Amino acid sequence: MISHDSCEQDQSGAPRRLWGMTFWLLGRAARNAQQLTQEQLTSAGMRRGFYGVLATIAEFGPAAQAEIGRRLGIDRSDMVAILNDLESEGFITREQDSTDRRRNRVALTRAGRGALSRFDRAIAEAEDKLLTAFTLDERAQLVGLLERLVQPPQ
Amino acid sequence: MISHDSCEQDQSGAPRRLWGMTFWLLGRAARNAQQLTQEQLTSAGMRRGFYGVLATIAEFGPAAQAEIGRRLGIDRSDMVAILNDLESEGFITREQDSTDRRRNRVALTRAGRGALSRFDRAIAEAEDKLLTAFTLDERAQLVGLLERLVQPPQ
DNA sequence: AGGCCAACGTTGGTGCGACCAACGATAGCG
DNA sequence: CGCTATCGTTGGTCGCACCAACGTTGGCCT
Repeated sequence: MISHDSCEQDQSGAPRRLWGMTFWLLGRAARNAQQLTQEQLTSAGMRRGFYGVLATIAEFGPAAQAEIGRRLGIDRSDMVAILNDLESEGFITREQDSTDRRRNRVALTRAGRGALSRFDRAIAEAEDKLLTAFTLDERAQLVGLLERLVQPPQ
Repeated sequence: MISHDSCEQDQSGAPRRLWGMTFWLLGRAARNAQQLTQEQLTSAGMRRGFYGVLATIAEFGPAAQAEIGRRLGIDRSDMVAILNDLESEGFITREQDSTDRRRNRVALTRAGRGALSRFDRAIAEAEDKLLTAFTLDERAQLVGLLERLVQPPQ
């Protein structure tokens, strides 16, 4: 149970004007979703942008910090902090790129791959909890609509 | 045009693993939507939680600060700051509730009503921009799904 | 009546995420 | 060679959500 005080996140009594407004609903949904998943994820040892970074390296191979950031829409300066954490957990390694000494070559470790699949399971679990009330069709609908919203057909 | 540097919000190159994950898509969608609307709204003189508060008072009439916060899922302490701003803009008035001296009776001013309808127009414009690629049916679908996500069982 | 608990508004502080400015180092190109 | 751009890094700002504590006030119970 959350509901210490303060917010209570009832929000069923919000003005009708707000229900039906996409930007409002998106904000609320994102807040609730993150709140719901965070509990699951932090208990799995996952922080900040861990998952996105690990998934990016896993899919595209070792890359420079700036490139990872560009793929994820994360600022270079914020990437530094994330990678510091990931490195101190032993999930990634940073070494100077031999072909361009400005770049760091960020690579996954074995522990990093293990963490990624642990996070995969934790996220799947959290999403299931978030979407209990939805049929598979509806989940696909939601994902499809959100994908188009995030990535407008160029 | 934003794209000063840093983020660039391309994110078309994000790993496939992330596309299809609700919590990730929700976060991105909310970020993009807010970013898109904020530009419109700040130019209309709207800040922070202005719209939600004004809309709440407009629909339910004058109310205590804590009640507005409860309806919107906003902490009491944050409400204070929002109402300070709204008051200094002349959009609301605070007076002590005569029946319960703990409460403040927060009421809309004429200027507040005017601001609310200005914000209404600005938001409608922003949402149209956000949802250009969507048919009316799809917009309704999206809103319906998000509503159920925000407002789970009963 | 008195005593206890809950709610109110307010202050102050925390943490997180996004963003921006600047630096030294390095690469590419004219 | 200079000029410009990119890289990683540091440090700082802003907004939002959250929490703890306080003094005030109301409601309730015995």
